[in-house]
Amino acid sequence: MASQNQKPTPTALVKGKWTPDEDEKLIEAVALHGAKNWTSIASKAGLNRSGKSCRLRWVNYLRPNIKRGDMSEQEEDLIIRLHKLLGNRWSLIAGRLPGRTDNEIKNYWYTRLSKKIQQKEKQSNNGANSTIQFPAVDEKTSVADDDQKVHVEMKQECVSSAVRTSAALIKKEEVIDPEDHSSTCINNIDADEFLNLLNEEEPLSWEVPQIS
DNA sequence: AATCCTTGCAACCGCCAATAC
DNA sequence: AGTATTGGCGGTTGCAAGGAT
Repeated sequence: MASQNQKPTPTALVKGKWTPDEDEKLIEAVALHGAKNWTSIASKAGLNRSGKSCRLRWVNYLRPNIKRGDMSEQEEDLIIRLHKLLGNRWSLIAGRLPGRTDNEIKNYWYTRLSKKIQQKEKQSNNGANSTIQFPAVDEKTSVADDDQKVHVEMKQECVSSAVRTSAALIKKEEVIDPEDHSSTCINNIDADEFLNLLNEEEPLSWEVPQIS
């Protein structure tokens, strides 16, 4: 804990929970110098923390417009769909959920959604043995007929309106938010390939949140 | 009331890519 | 061109709080 490290040597950086005092210093420093060059911010703020630690604290907790608290059904639905399509690319998923951080979504996934989905799968497996097992996103799909069928089903399942919106935005490069640190991840997506998945239509059941 | 167990979340670690020198 | 530093990401851990026994 930070409070237990009374006199850290210059090389021994403070770790653990942030104190309100540290938060205040960091907020001031970012207001003064901007949210970049974290190593220098750490020293300018008089924080004996690593730049990495400062950045993490800012991005996940102190940054303005962070939405905290329960996820809405829409957010949950979007996370599930995007995860199905993108896998564990949390920062990219977070980029589609304004105000949510990759860390929060990752935690939410492992602590709640993965369990929920497992339960659902169990239930549907008990009900009928026709349940389709979706391969992981980066898994190589077999050319066998059965696998082809599965792939088609996977595409149908994956292609939600929200995903279409994301793909279109990525394609148009409108999705990049200057405050959104995850936006660099967009480069990792093959937008054409992404859009190629979008053959099947699925009606909108809710309004896609706008990226400001 | 005390102890154990589970859950949720904040923060760290290690790796890799981008950038600076 | 090569090396060092920084930033960003996903995976993992540690701990506090609440619930169960």
